[in-house]
Amino acid sequence: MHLARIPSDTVFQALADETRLRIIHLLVETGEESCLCELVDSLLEPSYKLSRHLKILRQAGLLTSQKEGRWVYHRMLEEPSYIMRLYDVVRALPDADGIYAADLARFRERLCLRDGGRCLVGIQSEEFRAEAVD
Amino acid sequence: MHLARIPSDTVFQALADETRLRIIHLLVETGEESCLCELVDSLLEPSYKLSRHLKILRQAGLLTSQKEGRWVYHRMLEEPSYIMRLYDVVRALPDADGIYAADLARFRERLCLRDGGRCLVGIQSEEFRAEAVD
DNA sequence: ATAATAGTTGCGCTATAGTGCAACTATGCA
DNA sequence: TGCATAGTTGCACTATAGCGCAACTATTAT
Repeated sequence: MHLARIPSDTVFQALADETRLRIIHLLVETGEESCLCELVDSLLEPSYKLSRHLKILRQAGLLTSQKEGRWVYHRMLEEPSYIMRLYDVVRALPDADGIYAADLARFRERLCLRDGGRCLVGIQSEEFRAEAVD
Repeated sequence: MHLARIPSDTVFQALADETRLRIIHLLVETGEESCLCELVDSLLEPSYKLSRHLKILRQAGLLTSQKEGRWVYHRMLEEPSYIMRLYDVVRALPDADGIYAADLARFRERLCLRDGGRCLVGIQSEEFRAEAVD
């Protein structure tokens, strides 16, 4: 992995959004990796929205993404050290509205649908499924 | 001090700007407090610009300001804990361009002009002095 | 091949952030 | 009382960020 030259404020900019904080919080709190459809079912936000936010986080050096067939798995990094410290901050963030907790509960539930540790099912939440037959 | 209810992303938003990072870096690295004119001479940015950035940092709960006569002193906080961790992140930030180091050097120089630990002289940098007689 | 689906992205829209200028307030000193 | 100065802020301008929609790519299954 080559450490791109990223301006310091870019990293904070990447965390300066509630949706992106929810994503990072989920991955950092569980240490898990997650594909997009699992995130859609956990955060209850449309895939195009999360996809763009994931790109921003990736470009800021806050997570890494790996393609596996149709799925793309996103997970936290292990370097550099100040990114680890940032993860600590995110973990220590207050959760007055219980949003992080709710995301986490849905995520854990959603992980049960995995088979052999891999996601196999696509978006489950009714309102975010792509035009499925009712 | 009452801990206002500040959305998590506001804190990161406040650090998502290079000028504000320079301010925080200076205060956190030295543990010093600083008035506006000292910051102007250290960062070489106009006072109206820094004043506004300081307000944003204050409102985000990243520093506190205290008026003393004509001067207003700004300094880091000691709570809550995740703000301390954020200070740690800022301290650990890479300084590839040497901007933080240059700010710090000018700041330390500028501190020599204090008398009894207090600033008494106003803006020294030529280009940022308010319409002084040439 | 072709359909289904996991994920991405261009476009247009709106909201907000950062800036310089200039006017403003507030404090101390002659 | 009036001036100098530390600091703040309203205004207009520009740039950028986030959004929904819809079209797109890529991969798997039939």
